[in-house]
Amino acid sequence: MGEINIKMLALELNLSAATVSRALRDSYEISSETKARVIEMAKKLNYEPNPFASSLRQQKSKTIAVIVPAIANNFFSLAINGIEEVARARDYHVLIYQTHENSEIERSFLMRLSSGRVDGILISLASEEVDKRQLKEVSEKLPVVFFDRVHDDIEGVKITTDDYTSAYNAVQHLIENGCKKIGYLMALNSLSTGEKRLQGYLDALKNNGFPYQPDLIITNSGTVEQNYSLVRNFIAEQKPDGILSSIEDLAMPCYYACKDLKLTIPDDLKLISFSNLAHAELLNPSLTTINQPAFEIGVEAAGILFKIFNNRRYAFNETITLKSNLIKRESSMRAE
Amino acid sequence: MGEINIKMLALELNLSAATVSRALRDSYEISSETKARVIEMAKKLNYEPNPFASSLRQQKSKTIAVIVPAIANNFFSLAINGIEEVARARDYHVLIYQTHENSEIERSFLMRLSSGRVDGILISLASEEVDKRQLKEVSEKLPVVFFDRVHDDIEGVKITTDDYTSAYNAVQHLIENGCKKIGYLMALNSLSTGEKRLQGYLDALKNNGFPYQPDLIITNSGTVEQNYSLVRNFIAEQKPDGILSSIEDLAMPCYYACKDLKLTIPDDLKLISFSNLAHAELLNPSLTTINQPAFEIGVEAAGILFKIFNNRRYAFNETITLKSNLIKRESSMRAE
DNA sequence: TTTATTTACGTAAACGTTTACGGATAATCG
DNA sequence: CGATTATCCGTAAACGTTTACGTAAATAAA
Repeated sequence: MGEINIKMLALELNLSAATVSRALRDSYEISSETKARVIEMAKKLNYEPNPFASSLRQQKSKTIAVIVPAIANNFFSLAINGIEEVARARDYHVLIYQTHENSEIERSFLMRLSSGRVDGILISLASEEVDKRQLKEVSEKLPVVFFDRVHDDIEGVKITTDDYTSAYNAVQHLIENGCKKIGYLMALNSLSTGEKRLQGYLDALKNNGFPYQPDLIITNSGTVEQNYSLVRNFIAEQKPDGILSSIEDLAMPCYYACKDLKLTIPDDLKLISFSNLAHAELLNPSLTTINQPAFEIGVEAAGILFKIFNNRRYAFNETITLKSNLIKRESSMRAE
Repeated sequence: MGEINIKMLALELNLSAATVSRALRDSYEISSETKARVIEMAKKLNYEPNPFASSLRQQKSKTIAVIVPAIANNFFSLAINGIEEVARARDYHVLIYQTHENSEIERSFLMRLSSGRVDGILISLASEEVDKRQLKEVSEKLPVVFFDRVHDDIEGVKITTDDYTSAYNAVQHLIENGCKKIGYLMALNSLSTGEKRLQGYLDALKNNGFPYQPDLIITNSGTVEQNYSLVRNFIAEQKPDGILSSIEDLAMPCYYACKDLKLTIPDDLKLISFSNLAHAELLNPSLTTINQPAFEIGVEAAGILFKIFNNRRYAFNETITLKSNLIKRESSMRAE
């Protein structure tokens, strides 16, 4: 197609391509009259600069990548929302990749991105064992910011929430509401994020004089169906009177399982979950959640990335921790 | 940085850049021994081709854009999920943009994308009046596929659901369950999608001998708070005994409003909503939904786009309609 | 054996920008 | 008035690929 480019503009204006380019980039070397002429003509001819030529020459893309385990997830979609807003404000483009918790897919994305297609990467790690070498290699080439799903062993800037404290407080809350046998639905166990949540659970129990019972901890396993039977069996066999779930996808099955087992929440079983469900309030019963500031995490992560772009400092280790919110609702309430 | 490129590979292998390029693209002009040598060296040196140089030369980007009103939305995040999976299978990249239902933002995205940054666009229109001229201009330059939020006046390939029938059947269901005064919570009214849902509602009423009562139809208005008071006032004043909501964001307020007004769903008010809530089952009461095949819509839309890429036919008008599912739950059930 | 064809590669141009370098003119200064 | 400086613009190279065109050698056809 007869796409209009700088040379045509130059021809039309009796100027050199260099001058046109400089005028469009508002260079000080160009007189204001010429700038006006160029801009007018560019608008008239509907000129749109070729981003590839520009990226090739300048070695930057005005694009960032976001790698997440899944998009269709309340937490991640909110985080992406935040990221996109920040990016848009700076006229950056946002590429999206989902790993489906698979580190092999994750690795391949990272490899593909190391070509310079993006100026930086925002990543929330897959729960499978991560390829640290690959990650290190990429982060030497371009700035990488981790959010939520992080790994302490990997150097870099990280945006997280106070996972340990949140889990601790949630368990404390369950205990205060009378729970004697508190189960933990574990996930993300290969990540620091998961470790901290677990540790918060363990420490809260310990500090309240509860014994350590490994049987009260189960780990998620893939599919929705597997998770359901896992949770159902756990509740049926262990008969916990309180549960802290480290992810939403393990808490929802509790509702279904309790229905099936004719148990009522919170009377028979009190439930708290890390969750960004928009309408936890409307569940039956309403769900007590540890609500992560997902949108803000996205905003913060993207903000940091842009700061790095400006400062060119990207070989450092820093963790920014935002606070989650324990929102107490019916599912964890003591019977009156 | 000393990024490795084709010239370096060529130097290292005592070949020309052309040969290396051709070898990497598996050209028939290159002997298999040479190909092997090149591939080995490329792997050894961790060569990653520069996507901008390639895009510049080939005039294509291996990237598609997805424009949606919002990402943090059950329907759209599922659709994007489907799109991303299809794109990944073909080694394509996915750019994400959200319009926040603002047609000015939408317009500016379309403009930015007409530079050739992407090979095609998947778009779900903002509910504000769309800029048809801009859209037409873009779709003359590159293939555009519309999904869900479409406009019949705009030519192009469209993936939608059976909005009319779905709305019609939902109202029919409400009537069968005893509703006498059925309200409609309208949205997307500037789009065909919205018109069809409305028409389904209207026709179902008419065919059942119900009078046309404009007071029973209200239109959404921006913020969550505004929507809440709108819905609350509507229920308080009109006292409908049934409601069909054209979007999830207008149905949730019904729950809160009924709580506040001491009305019970479904006894005082039966409710059905277009919705892709993952756990409508767990609401109190569980919500009867018109569930759109969001993931499949994404897959279908992306699939069509790739077909267009291959056939180069992209000046036609075609609509593909997938079926939604009316999932009957407590919120619309007749009292026993 | 001569000619035609195939095979395997190299040369150089092209994609559309940006920018280092240079230069002409006009304004300023000593 | 000559020298310096500021202003404004052009020339050409560069970014890293891909590909049209050309060609030498090897093979096949005549």
